[in-house]
Amino acid sequence: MVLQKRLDYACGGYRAPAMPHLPRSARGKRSARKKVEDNQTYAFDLLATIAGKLLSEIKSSPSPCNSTGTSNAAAGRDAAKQEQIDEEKSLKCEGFDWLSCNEAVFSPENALEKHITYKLKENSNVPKDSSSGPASPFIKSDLSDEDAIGGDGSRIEHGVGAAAEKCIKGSLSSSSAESYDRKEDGGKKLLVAEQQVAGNFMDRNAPYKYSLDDPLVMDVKPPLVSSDSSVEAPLYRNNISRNYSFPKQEDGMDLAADKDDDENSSGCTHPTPVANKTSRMPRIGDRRIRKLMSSKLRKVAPTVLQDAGTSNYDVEQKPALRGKRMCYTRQRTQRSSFKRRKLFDHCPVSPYDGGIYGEGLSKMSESSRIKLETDDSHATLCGANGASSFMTGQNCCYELPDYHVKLSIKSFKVPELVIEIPETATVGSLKRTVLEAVTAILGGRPRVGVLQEGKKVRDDNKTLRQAGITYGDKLDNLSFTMEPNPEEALDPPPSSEDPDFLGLACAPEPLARMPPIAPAAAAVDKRGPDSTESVQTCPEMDHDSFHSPIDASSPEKTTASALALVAVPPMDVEALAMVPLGNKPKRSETPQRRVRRPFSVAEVEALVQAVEKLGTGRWRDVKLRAFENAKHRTYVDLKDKWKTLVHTARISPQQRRGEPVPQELLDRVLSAHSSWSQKQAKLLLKPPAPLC
DNA sequence: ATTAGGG
DNA sequence: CCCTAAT
Repeated sequence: MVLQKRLDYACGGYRAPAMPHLPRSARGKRSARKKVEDNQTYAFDLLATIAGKLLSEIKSSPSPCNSTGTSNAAAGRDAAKQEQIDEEKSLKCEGFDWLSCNEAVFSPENALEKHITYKLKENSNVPKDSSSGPASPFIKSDLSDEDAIGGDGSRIEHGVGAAAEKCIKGSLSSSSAESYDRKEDGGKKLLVAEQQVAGNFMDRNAPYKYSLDDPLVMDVKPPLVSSDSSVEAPLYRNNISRNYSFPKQEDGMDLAADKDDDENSSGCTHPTPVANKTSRMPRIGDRRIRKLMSSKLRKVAPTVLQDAGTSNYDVEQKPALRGKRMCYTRQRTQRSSFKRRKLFDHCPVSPYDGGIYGEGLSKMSESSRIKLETDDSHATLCGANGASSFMTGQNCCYELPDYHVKLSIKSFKVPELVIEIPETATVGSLKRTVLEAVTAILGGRPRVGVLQEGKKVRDDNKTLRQAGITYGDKLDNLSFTMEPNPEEALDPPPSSEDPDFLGLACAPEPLARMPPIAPAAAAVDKRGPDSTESVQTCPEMDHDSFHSPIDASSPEKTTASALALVAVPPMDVEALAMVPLGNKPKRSETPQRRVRRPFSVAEVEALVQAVEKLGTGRWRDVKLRAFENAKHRTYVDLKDKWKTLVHTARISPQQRRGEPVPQELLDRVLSAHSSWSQKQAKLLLKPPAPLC
């Protein structure tokens, strides 16, 4: 093929003009087969899913598994590998966990942690104004990397504490790492090392953490692209303020090509359109599940965005793209996530009633920084290793007696969420924007952290009693945090980066950024032991204007909301589907979906021009011609886009969605389409003459 | 790697 | 956009 094409070019030095390509032999369609498969597999999938879910819940408690392979952490440069390893371990340990879990009391943290899934999504989509500009709202997050910096500051101290802690853990047993994700930054791990043990030193750490962050943050420069940095500092650093200088483009086509990728320039990221199609899960076939799974797998971590100038993030990075994709997917699946969350939340608690329901409650503390979090978890893991057996023992149910600690969480707060939205934006878009921002923060499955007097309690295996959270005890100082899961931190930044290609359409579109501080703090109000336990999640978290069926927001009904959370009937297939993912995360297996990057008008223009010249059926050439520099537009994409353009041109304007494409372009699309169709038809009838 | 189509 | 079959 290549040769052929080359020849074309060679001829006379000009490109073979519109030589229609003969259609290849008719290709069979195999849709039928798929459907059948779906049907067959459906039941199976469901079962598997359910089973997976059960396992996954348990699995979430990371602890035991890691006992062995601690060492690699340091070595593992690439997060991906690490993750896989971890996962594998987790799987292996599943059985174990399961057992231990049953016996162990479920601490509220665990339950929450496991069940809440969040996704990060970077772009907020808002319905953009068709006309343009700055209308689209965006979320700007400035998260500074508090953590990163903060970590350093606190590091030393923690180092000591960590060591001590490890010892303790080792001997006492217990610590379960909350996160199984191991990352390499040794230093950080240490520092963060958990304080959890209920140890006293923890105290010191906590304060530092928080205090340090702010100041430090400012100073510290986001390392940007390095993988490490991304891990460590999950904060989003999108630079919104990028220069939007676009190279001028000679013709539409060129335009399309240029900017894009290389420059990451761009600010032009277009906001991802909000997926309105929430309802889009009509069928639950295997495919659906697959998608879910994949989405589940995706981690979205807040990542550092590269500066426009600095890195070519966009250019060509497959991985990067994937990350973005992931984000997108999440978006789509998010809504269902909520349901899932609720569902899950519920399960752990009620089923294992032996466990605790709640505990006492109290205040909220600051959220820890993402980075720290990550590190901590890391450290924890390491420390935890070896002690696993113990842990189990400790956790035994009997430890928790009759006293139940009850607590109610009034709300979870999401710190530092900066949202900028045009005055002209609709309330609906505002809601969405907020939702998205929150979602982004919560991106994956957030972990719930328990803090006592500002100190994190890391050991999940400890009983409340052991941790000092006892009936009527000092619950006042107990607080919960919602933090991003470390796992997710590894992933590439959601979206902002992508420089979309032409700036034409996107000019001023703001990027959405997530606040650097991912973790949200939860405020708990204390109640007497008698008070009903209720967990209220903030409206933001729980429901966005769109989907959440349940009204968690109403303040007054604490109980009700709690019920609501639990009450969600386990019918959501997606929820089920997601579980398996957690269990067996075969991330490697299912690549994430690419981030959605709607074609801008400029791109469409370029495409139309190219197709007018080259005709349909020569997508590779079209790509080369008009989108050569747009790494994210493959010929398949172009072909697909053309397909949709043709469709769009045929439907009524009212039915069209997304950024409106000028009618003129659509007309050209139709004309080119019909024209080339005819040519092809003719060619079919009589073989084309030799090109040269 | 490309093209064509269905999903 | 993804996935696949057929090239």
